[in-house]
Amino acid sequence: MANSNDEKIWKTIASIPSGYVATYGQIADLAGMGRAARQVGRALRNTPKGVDIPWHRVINASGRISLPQDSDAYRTQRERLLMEGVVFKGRSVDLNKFQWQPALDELLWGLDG
DNA sequence: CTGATGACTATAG
DNA sequence: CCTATAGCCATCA
Repeated sequence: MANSNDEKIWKTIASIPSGYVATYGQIADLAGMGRAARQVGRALRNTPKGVDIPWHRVINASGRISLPQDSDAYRTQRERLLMEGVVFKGRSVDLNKFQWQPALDELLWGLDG
């Protein structure tokens, strides 16, 4: 059984487009939880097997994966992002280029390409 | 209610 | 680049 806040977080994460990433704080804000960035990470640990979300598109404000670098989860997250076209500069992603900007989606709706 | 915890964040050195 | 510190807030004992 999941909390209401967890479901909000999952839904927000599910709306991250492929090829982009979002920070924990960003997800918390979009989910209506203000600065509860830590709860985003907690919600991901809380994610049951039945819930299928692109958890790998969530990274920290430094543009780095917030997992132990020697863990399988870290390698899985990095590989999936690479497959989606996200470029790693060392251990970090250029948020300036790859951070998801919801407002940008609206601008693209009416555009040609 | 209090205190501890943590897939976080910002700032300082 | 790194570590250290303080602030943050939902959740749990």
